[in-house]
Amino acid sequence: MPELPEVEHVVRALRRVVMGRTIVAAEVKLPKLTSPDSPSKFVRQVRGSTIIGVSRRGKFILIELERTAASPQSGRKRSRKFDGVKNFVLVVHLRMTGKFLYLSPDDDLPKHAHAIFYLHNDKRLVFRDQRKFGVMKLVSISRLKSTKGISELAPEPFEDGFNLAYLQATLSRSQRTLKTLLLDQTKVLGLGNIYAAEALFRARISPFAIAARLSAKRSARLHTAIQDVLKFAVAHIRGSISLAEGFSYGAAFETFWQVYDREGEPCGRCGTRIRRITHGGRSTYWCPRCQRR
DNA sequence: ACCCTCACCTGCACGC
DNA sequence: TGCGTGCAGGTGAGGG
Repeated sequence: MPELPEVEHVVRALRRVVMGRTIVAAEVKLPKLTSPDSPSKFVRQVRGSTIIGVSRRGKFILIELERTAASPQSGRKRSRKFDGVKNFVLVVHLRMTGKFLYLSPDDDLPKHAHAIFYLHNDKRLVFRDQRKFGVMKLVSISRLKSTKGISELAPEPFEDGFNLAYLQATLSRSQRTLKTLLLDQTKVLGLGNIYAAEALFRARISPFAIAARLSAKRSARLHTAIQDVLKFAVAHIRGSISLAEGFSYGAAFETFWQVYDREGEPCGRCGTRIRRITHGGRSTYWCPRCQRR
């Protein structure tokens, strides 16, 4: 259930092994995965393409594909709809349980393998997703930035656009609570339920504080905390995950969660018991003493 | 524009 | 052992 650091990790891992590989065949076993495109249309479009880039926008994975001249239907004239659309991007969102696996020919296909990309080197890139929330779609490069879901995203947290002025302006326009706002990918990009909680704890601000009422000092603390939490997680994940397990993540870094999933445990800073409430079906964890409104 | 609830799914941990 | 309940790191739709 990845947030930005986990997605970043998957991107780096993918880049190491699939760059330059040609997709010789593909299978989609779950039609809704590629909706509204049918699996057959999706497969037709990726077959014969070569992976020339792997990157990320927020929590979306972007796999850049180049249509190579020698497509499987090379005997026939290339269909008109590909004219002028040479490169396109496979946009993937892992949602809660999506994972990529890189399998050898003798590896068994695991349960919940909804898409399989057969690569030129006999390996298979498998998309596995037990809860079936993940989505995949093909977008031409020229239309990527204007694609619904991508175009609305807030600036990348480590790029210039996400500066203190941006955050303060964004906060000042919202009457929502910080916890809710931090989960809104069109306002602040990359946090999920865990890192939102952790960032607020680091900044020593209540999750229930109203965004527009945050002082300049506190919003500066929040800005730093968001970047620090994400940076720390990216560094940590990199060191702790082995490729042998596929592109999984998350094994053991509950250890650095300071509030998430720690209901009833003493706060590491003041010893007060960490509290948890749920609203809208999502848990919020915080230290009632360190994080006052 | 916002808020809330539900929906999408499967699996796991828990209490009885 | 089984069964019911609640919960899971994400997002979108639909109603108010």
